[in-house]
Amino acid sequence: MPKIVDHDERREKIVEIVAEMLATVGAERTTIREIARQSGYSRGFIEHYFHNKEELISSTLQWINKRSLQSTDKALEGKCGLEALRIFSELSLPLTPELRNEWKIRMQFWGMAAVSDEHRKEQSRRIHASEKLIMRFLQQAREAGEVPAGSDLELLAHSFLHHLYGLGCNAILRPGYFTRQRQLRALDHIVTEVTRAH
Amino acid sequence: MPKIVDHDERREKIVEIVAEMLATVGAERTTIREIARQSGYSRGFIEHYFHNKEELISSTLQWINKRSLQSTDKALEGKCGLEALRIFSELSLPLTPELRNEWKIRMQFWGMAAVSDEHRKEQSRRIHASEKLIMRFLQQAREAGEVPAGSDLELLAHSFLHHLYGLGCNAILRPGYFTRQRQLRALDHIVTEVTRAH
Amino acid sequence: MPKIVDHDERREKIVEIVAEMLATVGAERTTIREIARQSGYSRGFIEHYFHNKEELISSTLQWINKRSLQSTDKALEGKCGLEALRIFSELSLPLTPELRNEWKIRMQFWGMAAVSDEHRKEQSRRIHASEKLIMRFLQQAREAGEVPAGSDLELLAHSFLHHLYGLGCNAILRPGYFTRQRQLRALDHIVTEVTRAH
Amino acid sequence: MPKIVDHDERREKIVEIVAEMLATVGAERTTIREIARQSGYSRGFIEHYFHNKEELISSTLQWINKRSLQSTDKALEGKCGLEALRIFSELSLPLTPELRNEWKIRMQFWGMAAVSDEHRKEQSRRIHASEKLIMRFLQQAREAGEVPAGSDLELLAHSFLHHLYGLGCNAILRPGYFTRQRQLRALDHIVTEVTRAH
DNA sequence: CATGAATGAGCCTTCATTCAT
DNA sequence: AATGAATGAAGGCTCATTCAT
Repeated sequence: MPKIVDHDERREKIVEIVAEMLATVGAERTTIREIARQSGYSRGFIEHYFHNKEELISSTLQWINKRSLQSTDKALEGKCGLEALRIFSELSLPLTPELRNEWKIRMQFWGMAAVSDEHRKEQSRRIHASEKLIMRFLQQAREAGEVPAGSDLELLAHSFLHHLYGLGCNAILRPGYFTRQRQLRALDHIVTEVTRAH
Repeated sequence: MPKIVDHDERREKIVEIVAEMLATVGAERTTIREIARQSGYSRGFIEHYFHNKEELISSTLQWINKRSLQSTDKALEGKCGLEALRIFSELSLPLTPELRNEWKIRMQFWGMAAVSDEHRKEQSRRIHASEKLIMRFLQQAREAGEVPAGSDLELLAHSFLHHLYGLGCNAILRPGYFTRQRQLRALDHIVTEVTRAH
Repeated sequence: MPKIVDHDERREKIVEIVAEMLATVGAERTTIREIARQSGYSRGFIEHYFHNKEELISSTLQWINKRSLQSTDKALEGKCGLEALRIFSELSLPLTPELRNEWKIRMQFWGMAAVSDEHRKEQSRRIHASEKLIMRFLQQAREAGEVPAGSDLELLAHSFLHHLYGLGCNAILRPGYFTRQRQLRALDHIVTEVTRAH
Repeated sequence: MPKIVDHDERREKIVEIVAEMLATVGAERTTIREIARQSGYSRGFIEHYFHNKEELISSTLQWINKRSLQSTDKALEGKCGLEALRIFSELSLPLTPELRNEWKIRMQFWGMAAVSDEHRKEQSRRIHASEKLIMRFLQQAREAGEVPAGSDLELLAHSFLHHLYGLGCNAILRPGYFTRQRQLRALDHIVTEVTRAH
């Protein structure tokens, strides 16, 4: 019998390396050859677990999304309302090196999404999910009186979402300026605004 | 006697085609061969006016920035305060096909900027300029009483900027949802918030 | 105690699948991977019974030759002269789907034989055997008075052989034209000519 | 202005080398890399004149066919009847090294034709053309009294064609036996038979 | 000025083959 | 005996770039 290998585990290992490369050298230079070189695996090894490059790349995006979702889910356990919104936001911004890498990767996929419908839909789905989540937290917050009663939650959710994304972009593009602290302060502002909605 | 050629004009013609391609097929497929094919110029011709591909690509970004700046300047002539802010915002969002293309191109450069310091700085500069502009309009607005007196303008400017960028991203990634109308409504909301700052 | 395995039987099973693939998708696309996929065996399994690909391919040719020889032998049992010649001919032409496949495979080996001495010799041997057989039948036929007495049998045999091969080639390359019926009619002609030799 | 190059001439030069390789090392080993190595050209050079390998290979076949057609046409000029048939036949058999190479290449294409409709049609066309030619010569021969009056020309043409092809195959597969002389003698026999048709 | 001929690096992919289990 | 993990050679192809004309 051959060596028993946990395929999923192997795939994940490779995908982790790909993610690292996407975040550091970029998609253009993330070639299978280079992945092999960096990982110490052979080219054939990688293609043993992924049929082709596209599958490898899209698996990486999925892995990032899944991982991000899990950590968010875990952190949000038992939370609701404004507190949940705050936690969610902190995990949605590039506040830590790991989250920064996630953002860097996502921004590259945005570049693809801008010209590829396939990628665009994938991104669209994810943002939509975030929006839904924000909406739910706002609802809870309104019920808890943390947000003014008559507020237009959809408008509020959109506003919040845009704010978050805009801040994230800026934090990646101007890392010297939007330090962790400034990001947190900006986040304070955003959350506060929610509580002052009309 | 050599033919008299307007270098800049030629460069601009090429760059326009590159911009179109970046916005439609993406950076990866924007090859010199393809540019030559689409433009009817020869490969050598293109490389005669641009030392290499990188120069060609970055020239395209600069051209877009310059063009965008000019149209903004023109539209803002004689305007100030909230009105100027509104005009500037409308020219900063992907509200028209042309502006959509601009955004698509920029988002691809963001992907590069995420992993390349060179590109990051370029983007950073531009955003910084936008921020400065917003700040100036807010100042004028405050002086004109359009914005509450004691407002923290820097905070406000950041908030506005992030909002704008986040909305723009969403408009590109979810074009079916963030139609021109929804973008305008969201913009209304953003501007309104500025007038209600504390 | 190791499992008792009939090597030859296994080899034959594999070879049958290879033959099918050679006849349908061609040698180029008959890869070990694909053989494994089609047969349900593992890649390693196949290479366990055949040292390498070349051996596998040439074994397939040998198998086909052997099988063809057996069915010919059986059909010819007790026959001789013109009758035997006719039977042999019918089994030598691509008159049935199975025989068509055999021809398709052989024609691919001809392509190899044209540039490889090894393969050429293999083919040469087989043709030579056919020629000998034809010659024997003609001899019997002459003795039986089916063929004119003074005929040059060698010349006749060659002529017959060439005719047969040429007809077979045409039947494969122009299947729409050289249907089973037209082949049979052509065969009639060839046999008749033998009886009219000078 | 760049160097002016006669594309067709260049293509022909390359194709000649490809033909040589097809005839000597076979289709499988006729890779673009190897062609480049043997010809001294660079890989890019070859792909500058041929979009892809398939075009290169099929161009080679077409070139061979064209060349063969031209030399046949020239040799047949002013000839008709049995004389033309004889000339045509001699140019259709692998009697010279050059014609041997042609046959070797064709037999490899037959291998492909056996499993590829595209290739099959190409071959089919060519054989059909040969058949038509043979038919015409036979007609002329009959009118000239070289062939018995009531002969079934179609049957005769097929018979002749098959004979020719079968002889050619054998000459390639058993070069030691079917020398030039034996081929010519066999051809004598074939032509003679035509004159004795019933 | 302008062309396009020519190069070679590098990419993704397929494949036969070896080998530990 | 049998599996499939792993390797690396080789293939077709695209591309940016150089350079003679």
